[in-house]
Amino acid sequence: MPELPEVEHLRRSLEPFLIGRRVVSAKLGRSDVAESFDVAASDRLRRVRTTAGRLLQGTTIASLIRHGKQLAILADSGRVLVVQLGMSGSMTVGNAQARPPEHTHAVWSLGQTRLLFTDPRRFGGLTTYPSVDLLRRHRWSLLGPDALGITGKELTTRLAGTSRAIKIALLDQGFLAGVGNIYADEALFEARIAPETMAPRIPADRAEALAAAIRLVLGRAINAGGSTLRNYVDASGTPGKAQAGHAVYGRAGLPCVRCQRPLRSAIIAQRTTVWCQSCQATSKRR
DNA sequence: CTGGTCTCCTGATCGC
DNA sequence: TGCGATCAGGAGACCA
Repeated sequence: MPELPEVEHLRRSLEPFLIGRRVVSAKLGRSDVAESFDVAASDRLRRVRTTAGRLLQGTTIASLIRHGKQLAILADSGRVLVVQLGMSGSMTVGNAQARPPEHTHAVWSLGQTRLLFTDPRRFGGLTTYPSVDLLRRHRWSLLGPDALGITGKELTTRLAGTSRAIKIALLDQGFLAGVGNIYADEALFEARIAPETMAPRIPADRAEALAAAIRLVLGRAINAGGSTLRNYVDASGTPGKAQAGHAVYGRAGLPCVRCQRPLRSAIIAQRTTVWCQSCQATSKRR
């Protein structure tokens, strides 16, 4: 899937097509890709049926915001639609005549243009909330801080509060929101920290470097339009170019761009992890 | 709290 | 060209 850079680039590429546009109709192809919530008594949420209205039909789109890998479309009515792309999801804009691609699960009509949610593997999905406030309080509050704005100070504090290998912590969206398998490896390489290093053993100056590396790696990838390995495309269907700049991801066995020694790979947190054993320092013990 | 394993689902790729 | 095994930008559930 799309990690933070892909979702952020998608957000920016969708904006010109959606802001200020009225949603004439919203149609859901299969009900199990969407989930809706309404307010129940005592500030709790209850699951309700996903209707066209909850999918923003009849509203005008006011803004698009993002936290981590989640994208939220805000309507002038206050209602919110959250899009999670999972591994293979995409949101694309096309004309109303063309036949939607396979695995298109939701279609919004905005006059001439049409918005499509397509997701072959169906690890992604749509969720609706009555308000941004409820989205923030009930869902985004469970996520860590957005990785694009992570400060050294904040990361240092968080690293001290967990006892896990750094790679595992970085992949945990509750720890830090937005980093996935590609950019975890890229940021660790940039900051010269080995993936199995225990988080609390990373000194403050290294944590500062890691925070800067995360912002750098994500920022660069956003500017390159995200990484396209298989099926990521932006609103217009354009793939990203960031994969060309990966220093370690997908380069196991190839020479390190810094020292030319072959990059190592291993499975950490059930994910293929690639790093340079000589450039990235380790301290495994807790 | 931790990590490890399994699961959801489809499609691309690789080796035979 | 076919076929099975393996792997994929994610993440939640379950278990020890």
